[in-house]
Amino acid sequence: MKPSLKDISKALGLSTAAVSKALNDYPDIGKATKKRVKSYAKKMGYQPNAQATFLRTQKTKMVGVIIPNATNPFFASILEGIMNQAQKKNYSVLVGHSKESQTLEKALVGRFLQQKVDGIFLSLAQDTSNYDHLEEVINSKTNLILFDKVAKVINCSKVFVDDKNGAFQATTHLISKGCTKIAHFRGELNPQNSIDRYLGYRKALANHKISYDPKKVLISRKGSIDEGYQLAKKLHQSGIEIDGLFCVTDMLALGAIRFYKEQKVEVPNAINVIGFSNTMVGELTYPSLSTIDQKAIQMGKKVMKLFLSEQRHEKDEKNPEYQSIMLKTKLLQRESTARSIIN
Amino acid sequence: MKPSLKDISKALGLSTAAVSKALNDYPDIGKATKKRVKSYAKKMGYQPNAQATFLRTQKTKMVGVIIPNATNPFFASILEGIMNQAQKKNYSVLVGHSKESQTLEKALVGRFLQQKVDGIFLSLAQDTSNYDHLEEVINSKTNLILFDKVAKVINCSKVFVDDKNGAFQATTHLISKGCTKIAHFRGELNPQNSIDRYLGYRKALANHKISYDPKKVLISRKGSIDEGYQLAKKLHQSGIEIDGLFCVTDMLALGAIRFYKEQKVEVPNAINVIGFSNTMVGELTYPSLSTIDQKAIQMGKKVMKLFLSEQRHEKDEKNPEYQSIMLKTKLLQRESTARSIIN
DNA sequence: ATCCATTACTAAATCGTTTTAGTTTATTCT
DNA sequence: AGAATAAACTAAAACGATTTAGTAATGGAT
Repeated sequence: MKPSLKDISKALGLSTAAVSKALNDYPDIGKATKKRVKSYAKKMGYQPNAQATFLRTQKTKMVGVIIPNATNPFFASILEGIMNQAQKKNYSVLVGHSKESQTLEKALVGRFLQQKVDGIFLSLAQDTSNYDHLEEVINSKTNLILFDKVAKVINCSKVFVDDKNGAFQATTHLISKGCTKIAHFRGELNPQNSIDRYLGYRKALANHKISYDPKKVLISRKGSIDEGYQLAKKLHQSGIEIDGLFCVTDMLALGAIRFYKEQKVEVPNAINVIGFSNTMVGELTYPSLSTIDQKAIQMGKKVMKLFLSEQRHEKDEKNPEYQSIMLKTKLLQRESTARSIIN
Repeated sequence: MKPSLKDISKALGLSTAAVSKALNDYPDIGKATKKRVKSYAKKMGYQPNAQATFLRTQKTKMVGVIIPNATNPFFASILEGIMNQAQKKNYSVLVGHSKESQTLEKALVGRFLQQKVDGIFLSLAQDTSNYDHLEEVINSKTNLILFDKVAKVINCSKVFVDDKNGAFQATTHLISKGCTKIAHFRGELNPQNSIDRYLGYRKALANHKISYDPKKVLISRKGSIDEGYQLAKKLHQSGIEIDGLFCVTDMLALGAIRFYKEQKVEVPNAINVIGFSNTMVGELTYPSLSTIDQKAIQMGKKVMKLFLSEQRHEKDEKNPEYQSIMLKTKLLQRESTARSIIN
């Protein structure tokens, strides 16, 4: 079995205090003793018991991440970004998925608080309409950072993407390809993201004096491929003509493209289609999918770095300042918007 | 701030022992007292401090999962399976990614042991050739379960897929479509999986009296889309004719298909292509990709269930029996092998 | 020789639980 | 009545670290 502090102290004829101090480089331990302790500890493979350490220091060196869905490549990438940084700084990462359910999200927050994580990073579930659990995190002095799906009313740090501008880029791109009859598959009202993307869409239309037609805007609830297919079908059958389509997620766009492929409606020749997220999948399809890159890995990295910097400044400031980091999106043109309609 | 046991005991005029016992339903506490304690604890939102609890019980109710790559949809799905079960049973899940590096894998194992997780679930990195860290896990009496990329020499429970039979299914499927010149993009020697898949490929050929041609077998190191593209190119340029291709991963298959699309070699009409894994991406491509389903979510579920059952039996048995669970694969036919070559 | 620093430690409390071994009080049995 | 038993608690140790306060030994200044 691995030795404890007590084992080492007994073996070396020292007090546990001396051993602990030696390992942590306290100034009141002699150089020779330090060397002796450290080398012995190393030889025996001593590792401080993290739980015991916590009880005194109140730092677990753990963070909890709650994402709506682990299999969504966008969140998987964020997770990767977070873990990259965490592993470098010797933090452990607890992960939970809310499955877009408020109940599960709250349960996870509760568990993480009980585990006494140093920080909670959370992307809200679709379902979440009540924020008591977030307030609880803040009250417990645990560092809370919201990412991607954030609630503006909560007083904590946030990292998210400039959804409105991203949607503006996407729509403007379609317009630059000659599209004038541009449909939009939008998300529900709840997460701020889909509202902002919708606003970006409208702003782009307005900027180019294209009149807004509510009949061309359909609402998606799940953002799945299947739903994209169904919405495209519905739009098609309603007889409304379009030459461009901006979808609030890549999955919707891929579903729509599948429908058009079946109907022999050529993408991009007849309809230019663009998604949002850059989910790594759009690159592989045919036609490959133009999209707005949300830079997921970078987002995860930012979240963790923000956390680390707040940990550092914690002691200095009594009244912490919360940061909101808005990441720039980037247009990725691929085949689904490759050809201009004009020529 | 949340109350501790001591706070409650003071408020109710009891000892901390009595409060602890009341909450844990010890028989030597009166019914009335239990009720009083429980309702007060609930009212105050008492949550036992997990770290303190650990110190006595030696159970953290945490498991550590180490995967080679978080963004790989296959591992993301396994993670989902694990988390589904874990959240139900009130376990927390620590996640780390080794990025296919032995060094990182070892570091993660070390951290998880230090955090005193109750179990470690690990899928080996490509890179890993030395198993000292696994022995260390076993020595520390931490429950170790290897999944997917397992090392047969290690004496612990394992969950993996019947790779050989899966490859056999895939190759036989190609043969049933009339293919006789079947290439194989295989993996490296290290992880057992690619060897087994290679053996399944050979077995299927042998079963149908198709002679094995080493020139038709290329080795991949990363299993990426890009590499699939390059390998297909190499094979094509070498002038070796084929009418079927079985790739050790979906990504390789997608890369190959991309190359053939560029060359106007029709898939499946000229070449039938099949992958391995069912990574959720193959469904979206054009042509959609036939593959062998590894049932990733189910695999994660099995891992967690296996762990839970071993936890239960822990006390009973002195010499634990290790289980090896081999999951059946399933052939998923999609468009990339849709048409028979014969007609 | 005495006093004061300085150095290098040790003792003991503490974090928040759980659990073993009592202890007190009431109840039952003979 | 007195002993034995049961019920309902409490006291205190323990888990494994960290940290505050204190102490012994040494050296230098006066």
